[in-house]
Amino acid sequence: MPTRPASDLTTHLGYWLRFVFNHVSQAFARKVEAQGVTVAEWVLMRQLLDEEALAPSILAARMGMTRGAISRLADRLIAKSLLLRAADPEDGRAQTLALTPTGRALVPGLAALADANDAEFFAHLTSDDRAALFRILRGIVEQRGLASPPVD
Amino acid sequence: MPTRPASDLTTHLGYWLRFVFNHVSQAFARKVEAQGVTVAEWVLMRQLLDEEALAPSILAARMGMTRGAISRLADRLIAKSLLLRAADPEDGRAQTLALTPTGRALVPGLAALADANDAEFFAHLTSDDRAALFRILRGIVEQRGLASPPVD
DNA sequence: CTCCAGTAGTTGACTAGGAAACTATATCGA
DNA sequence: TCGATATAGTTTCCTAGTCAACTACTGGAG
Repeated sequence: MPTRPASDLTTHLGYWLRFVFNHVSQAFARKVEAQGVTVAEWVLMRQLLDEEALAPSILAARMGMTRGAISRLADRLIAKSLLLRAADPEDGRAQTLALTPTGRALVPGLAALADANDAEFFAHLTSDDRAALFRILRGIVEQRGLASPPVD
Repeated sequence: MPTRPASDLTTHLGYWLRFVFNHVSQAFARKVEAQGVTVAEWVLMRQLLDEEALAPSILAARMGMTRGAISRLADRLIAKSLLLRAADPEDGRAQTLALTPTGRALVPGLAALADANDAEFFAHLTSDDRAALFRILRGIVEQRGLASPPVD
């Protein structure tokens, strides 16, 4: 016996945000996984593309994951020969992560998949709507001072 | 040595969608978890609020999760005495899931948290922007014929 | 110098979900 | 009415995160 109506979830912008985001991200996951790479792996590799090498802790902060997660994620990429881990010559505690040539060669193709995925979901919008969506989302980020886009 | 620029991720609407969504959903997760409930548990309970009882397979479809995940999620809610599982009298294979009175009593408070969370992230927008965001997101859902909002 | 608080990274224990195998029941067709 | 096939739910195994404990190193205060 239903009690009182408890506000309709579908009136929440968060509901629709989740709905759209989940489809966008699952579609992208299928695309990159067809290339043998997970989304998290892609994000890490993309970070390294224009950086030569980065410390795991920097990647953790940028990707919004724990250092532990980055440690294991790096292990998986190393096992696939897409990444190299090396001791930092200047700090005995630190490690550096860098793409292998194979890893680096893989990134542009994955970036193309990211472009294709974005187009798949947003290209049909009018350019006004695309601009509005862009502006509103960025506005939320700025207004609330959000940082470090989490991967999860 | 950075190679070619591989399109900037931040030009992707999917990037900003993820960014905003992750913050919205993590903020909500913190709120409901302070009440001893996970987001998935809340979503399941909310589904049952206006339904009396539902089959696990229906919940799986509505929540975009596998039947296996629903089976375990139900176990957890049952362990918290928020849910009851009963054999369907009309089909020996089927089960029905229903809120306990305790579970039912918990939902409105959680719904209020959902309202508060939505307000926290979207209330500062102009009403035009809120309407535009709503219209654009729903448009994407409809234009692409998306269904069953996945929880993950 | 030496010690000690702080930092970098890894690891173990745990959680939550997916895929697929499995059990039990239902339904359809000959 | 019996057997084949389909369906509902559970369970096993796996993946990928978190949190917190741990190891090793650094760098400053005395």
